Amino acid sequence: MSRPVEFDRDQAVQKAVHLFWQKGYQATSLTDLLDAMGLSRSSFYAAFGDKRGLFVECLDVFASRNQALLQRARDRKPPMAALRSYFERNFGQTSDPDLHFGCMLVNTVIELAAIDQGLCDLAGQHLKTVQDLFEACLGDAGAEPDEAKQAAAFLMMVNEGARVSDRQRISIPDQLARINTAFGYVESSIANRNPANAQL
Amino acid sequence: MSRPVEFDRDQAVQKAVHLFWQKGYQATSLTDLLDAMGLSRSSFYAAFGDKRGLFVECLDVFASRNQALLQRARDRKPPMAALRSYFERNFGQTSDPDLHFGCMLVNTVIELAAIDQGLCDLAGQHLKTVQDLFEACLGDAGAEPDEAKQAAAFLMMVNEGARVSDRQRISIPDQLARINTAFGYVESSIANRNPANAQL
DNA sequence: ATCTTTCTGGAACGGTAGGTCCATAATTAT
DNA sequence: ATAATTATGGACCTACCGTTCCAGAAAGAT
Repeated sequence: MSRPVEFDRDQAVQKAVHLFWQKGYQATSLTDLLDAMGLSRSSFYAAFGDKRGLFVECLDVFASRNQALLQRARDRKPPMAALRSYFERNFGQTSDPDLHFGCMLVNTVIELAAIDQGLCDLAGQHLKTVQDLFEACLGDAGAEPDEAKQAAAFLMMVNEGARVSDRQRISIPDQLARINTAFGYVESSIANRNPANAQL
Repeated sequence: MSRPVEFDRDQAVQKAVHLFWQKGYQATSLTDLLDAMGLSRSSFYAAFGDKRGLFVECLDVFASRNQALLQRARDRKPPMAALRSYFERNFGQTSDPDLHFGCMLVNTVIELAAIDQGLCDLAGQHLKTVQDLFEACLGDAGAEPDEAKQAAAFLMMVNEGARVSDRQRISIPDQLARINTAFGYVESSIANRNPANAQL
């Protein structure tokens, strides 16, 4: 009963994620969004409420895609290999500078810390969820609980740092080398404490 | 011959650094700056050209203060202790959340990567200078040249990651624990390769 | 005291921001 | 075919952005 919506909502959100991811919240104007999503102002406000509401939705979409990436690797590979693949995939995948936008969650924390605490906290929560996944992988790899917690916090710090360099167009070999350094530290630390688990 | 400037330029820049550091480039309006710096629009434009020009000046001021911090520690302490004190001072100094703005250089890279490449590059250059200082300290501590380079890149990644968490109001003990983890990795790696340098 | 120079406050500018509103087009149910 | 309902395009709104401009205040030089 009545005219149906003409655009594909999911696809429109995808476009918005890409824009926000690249340019951040403030620098992405409504006009930019409308152009990219291919809809009019009225449809936009009817469907998403306002710019901030859309951004919240985009953060959630980004975070769940990100978590799924790690979770899938965890289902298919040994735990440390899954962790590594998460890092290597995020940072070594392509040399197209137009795809190195860092992590939308990290970008949001930095951009909005003093501007919109709600959005900053939401991004922070999503990051915490990823850190919990790190911790679970490390537990699977044979780390003691406290060791897993500590190493997960360390790896999240590495992840955040790597995302920053990612935006500076660091070369992929340099980036992978740094990640390799970090993983070498973690793995030898776990191996030293638990010599039984030689292979991870 | 003629009326002299009424405000203290250096002091005004200090205020601007603080604002930009806290809120970032885009979210800091000219009105904010004028209020904080205590001068009128005309004086502002006469003295600094425009908002972007002032920001460049602020980046330079921030960077040189930051470098001086590490350089002074290097002059007064053993090399690894100097490095550690740089991290601990930046992150453990105060629990006032209003002073945990991360690093202005890191914030700038993230905020402006896709918005103003010139400013992003400038911030990146300053970060590279700090990384070179890291490398020098590690060399002083007995690391081989390639090892020093690799560890310096790693520590810069840690620094950048720590700055991100800093903006999320991570607790100071958690922050220091993570930094301690990272330094533990680096130090044991250097010690293992050069058992001669037991003390760093 | 006057002249000259420079700085200063505030009004004004065009542009764009995010958001609202309404007449119209399009679709389904009857 | 018509009525009822909802999506759509685009004009319009207010507020604020960074910047410019100008009249007048303030200070040094003579």
